[in-house]
Amino acid sequence: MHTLARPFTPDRPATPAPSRQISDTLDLLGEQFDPKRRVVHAGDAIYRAGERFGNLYILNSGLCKIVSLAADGREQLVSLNFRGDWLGFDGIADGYHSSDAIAMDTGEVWAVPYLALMDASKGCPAVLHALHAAMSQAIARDHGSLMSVCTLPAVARVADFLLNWASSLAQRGIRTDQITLRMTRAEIGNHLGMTLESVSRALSRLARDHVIGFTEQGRRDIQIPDLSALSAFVQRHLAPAPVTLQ
Amino acid sequence: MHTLARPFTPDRPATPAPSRQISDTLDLLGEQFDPKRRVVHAGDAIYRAGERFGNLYILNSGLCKIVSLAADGREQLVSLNFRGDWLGFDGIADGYHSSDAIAMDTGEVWAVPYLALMDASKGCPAVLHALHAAMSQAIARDHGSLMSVCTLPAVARVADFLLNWASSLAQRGIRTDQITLRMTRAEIGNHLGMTLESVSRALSRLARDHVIGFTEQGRRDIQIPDLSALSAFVQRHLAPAPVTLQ
DNA sequence: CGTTCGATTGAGGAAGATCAATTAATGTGG
DNA sequence: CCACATTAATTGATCTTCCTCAATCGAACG
Repeated sequence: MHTLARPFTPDRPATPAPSRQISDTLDLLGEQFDPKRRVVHAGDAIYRAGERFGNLYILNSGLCKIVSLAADGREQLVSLNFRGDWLGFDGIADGYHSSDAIAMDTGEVWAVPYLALMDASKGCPAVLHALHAAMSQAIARDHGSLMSVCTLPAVARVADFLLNWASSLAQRGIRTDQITLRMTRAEIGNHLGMTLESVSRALSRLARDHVIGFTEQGRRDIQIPDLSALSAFVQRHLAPAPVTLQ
Repeated sequence: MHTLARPFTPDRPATPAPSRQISDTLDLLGEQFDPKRRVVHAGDAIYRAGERFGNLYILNSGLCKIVSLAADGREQLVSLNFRGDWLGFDGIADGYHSSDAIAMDTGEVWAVPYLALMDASKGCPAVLHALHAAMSQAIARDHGSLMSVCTLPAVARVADFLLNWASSLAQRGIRTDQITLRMTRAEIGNHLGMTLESVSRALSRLARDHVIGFTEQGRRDIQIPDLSALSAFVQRHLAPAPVTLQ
């Protein structure tokens, strides 16, 4: 979460590269559990709201969205997930999923029975800690989303969204100078709390200001020549008088 | 999360009353860990962004807000916590807290070292499951917040906020026909992504429509004569053409 | 009892939504 | 592979909601 501050960072121990961490965790889980592997394609459901909870899932490749559903039909794209991310946490509390997990691209998902995970965790604290770290990260990212939606104007929200996407790629050792959004403007708008027209205008604005660029083929591919320039754009477009606490 | 749908609820096993669950979990933790108990007063920090993570906390009484901080100074009230809620999850992932937890009222907080919790969980799966359920619930609530901010107009957002508060009280066996918000309009506005003036106007509007009432002493106490009327108000004020996926 | 902080209410303005028309991409059957 | 149909994206014009600024009122507190 690049938007989250860590005001003081004392004697932090040297940590391995994030992309290594993700691969290591996948290796660990792959060895420990021989998880059920499933190839999914864009649009496939990994689980659906209302289904009985039993498995947690780890995305080994591809891209996945989590969509929360309200009783009155409103739906909200609450998170986007990449390689190494865990899915299905929403089901633990009451034994039923409360959201849909939908693949947005071809990829592979590993299913691990929650109870098997609990059993194995007794002998292998690393597995348990990986689970907790993943849940913790999910919470931090949710908080980042809320912050973005509550404190940034529309253009900055889209810019921040692209920054987060790029940051997710960077964590996985993938280059960030050209990213392919496998989402429509409507999906982006839903996630960011604005209309698809506003998303489109925001992207046009970012391109006009040269903090992003479009490739010749399609407007789904977005070039980010300079992440810090994009980040600076967000800072320049903070709401003038933010709602401050106290 | 009353706003989250559970479209299909098959043969759900009978569960104990939520208020019992919360008390049972507190009992369990109190016995297992003899946690360090601390009395806090309004404004006291339970932990702060940047602090090294070591403990998880359980709120035994009182009320607490979690405030995320961005590097550029923006702050976001991301969650409100009541008796039985766990605090501190944001620190697990990278070993440092990324938010402040601030008491909003006199209360008691129990601190449990995360490592002690991990040790104990080997012999007592119930503790581990309580932790996971609490994290899962936190995630579901975050998703509810994002849904509210992204899909509801200002008045409905305030109404939904009050419904969630009432629902939190109901889960704890507390009456919901009169609730005391220990927050300023500015704090509510920050949490809901709107200005304090809009919060004030929304509350006035809700009172004018008789879905809430004010007590004679102060406008911090809010009467909710009928939860379903408040819920119906939200439904009547959904944005006419919500941003739908697909 | 005055000072301070929080809340309310009003008037005007701006960001973003809505509605609509056009253009670009994607997919399909011949 | 091309004409056509379909869906996605862009852009403009107008309208609505909410924000901003400001004044007033009320409550709390020393």
